[in-house]
Amino acid sequence: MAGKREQNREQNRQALIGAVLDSVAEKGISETSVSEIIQRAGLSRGMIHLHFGGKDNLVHAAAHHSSEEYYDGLEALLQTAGDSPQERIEMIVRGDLSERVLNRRNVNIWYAFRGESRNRKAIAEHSDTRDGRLRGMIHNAFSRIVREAGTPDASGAARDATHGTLALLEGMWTDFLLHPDRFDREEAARIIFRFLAAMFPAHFSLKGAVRPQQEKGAAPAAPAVSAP
Amino acid sequence: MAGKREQNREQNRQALIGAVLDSVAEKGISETSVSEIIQRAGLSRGMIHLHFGGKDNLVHAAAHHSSEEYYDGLEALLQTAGDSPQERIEMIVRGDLSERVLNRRNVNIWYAFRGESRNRKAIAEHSDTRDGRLRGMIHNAFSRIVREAGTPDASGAARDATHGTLALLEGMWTDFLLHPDRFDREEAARIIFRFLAAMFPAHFSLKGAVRPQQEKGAAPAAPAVSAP
DNA sequence: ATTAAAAATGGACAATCGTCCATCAAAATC
DNA sequence: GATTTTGATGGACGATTGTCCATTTTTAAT
Repeated sequence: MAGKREQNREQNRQALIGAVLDSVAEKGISETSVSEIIQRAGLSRGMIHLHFGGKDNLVHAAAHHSSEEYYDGLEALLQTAGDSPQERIEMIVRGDLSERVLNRRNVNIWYAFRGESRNRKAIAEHSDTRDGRLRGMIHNAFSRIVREAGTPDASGAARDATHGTLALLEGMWTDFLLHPDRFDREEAARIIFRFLAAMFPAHFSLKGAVRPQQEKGAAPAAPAVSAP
Repeated sequence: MAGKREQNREQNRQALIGAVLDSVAEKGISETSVSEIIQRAGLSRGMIHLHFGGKDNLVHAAAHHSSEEYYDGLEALLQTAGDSPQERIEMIVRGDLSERVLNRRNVNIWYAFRGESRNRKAIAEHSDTRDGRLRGMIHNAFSRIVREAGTPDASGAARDATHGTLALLEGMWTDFLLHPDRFDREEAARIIFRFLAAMFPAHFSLKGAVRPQQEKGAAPAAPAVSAP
């Protein structure tokens, strides 16, 4: 049973965190007051102090939760991806642009926290570690790609590719934030792959990843989704 | 003289706007209270209501001011740029990444307002019109480039190039926001030009714009700032 | 059933918020 | 110089903020 006591306790903690995220997404940080939170959570005023020791800590926990959720989702996606580094990159790009990850709620939450991150060190930390982990994943893949492709300035190219891909993804998120209606996920993906195809023509096309080919001499493998 | 009366009046209005921007940059929006503002401006409490009719309107005016400042600076830069579209693009990119535009203060202000823009329609509008004007400038230049280059899907390519360039710039700003210390302006510019060179090899290189060449036959004009 | 322990409640609290106005100071007009 | 006009002042105001705790309720242990 795990104890009805602790079960309720955890349930209420999650309710508070969820209420914060809902409120931040809908009304923004400045209108996310204690009254607003406890009203949404359907709990009593003292709960915030009881479970988190104060509003700041609760908001911090909510930011942490949101960040973990994002990263876990991305990592889950990655496990379904192929082994080739370009497939992993494609999966990250498409995942980061997918409805499940890139939606109004998440974007609102993310940018709301960003705007205040300068003051709340704790929030900034998570924003950082998330980016750090994502950056590491992408950089690993590009390191393998430049090795395969024999690119001249290998480490520089991997760094630029990582930096560019992340910047493009960030830019697409901002685009979605400002114009959620006219945003076109396919167009966003195509632009990123245009960038990647330019850097690594053997590994990417405008459609996404190019299937790994035989290392030397043989004819290219059958394209996955190209012919009419 | 323009009247000492109106002179003081305008001076105080500007002082209030400046105080808001300073406070937002240093402490964030949530800590930018009326008390904080009037203290920074060295004025009395009633001034905000007198000149702007309330705090919200003042903040709105400050956002507007900041936005205009950004755009005016960029437009001034553009007038010093060459006539060729690729030179105009280079100027926009370098300008947007320059110390004068991309600095801690501006980035903090910009992202703080963004985070709250969903709730304050007025702020969102400015964020929109600024982006709209910038987008128009970039798109115009790329439209000329694709025409010169004879790119197949002309309008699509111009659109993608515009979208990609703006996304990259946005991403670079975010990068600066999160890591102002390790940010490298040269690297940021190089990555963007890598993207542009890939799309328009005749117009861009990793260093920036490629000088326009005579359409047919003649020797290239003397490069402006190339030889050692 | 009784007791011990823990969690939840909701109001009290001081502090701060933004607004507004009666009052004062200064510039413009006569 | 007197009068009018307008800007500037700073305190009062009610509303709302986040924190905290005495009390009640619920679960677990005896």
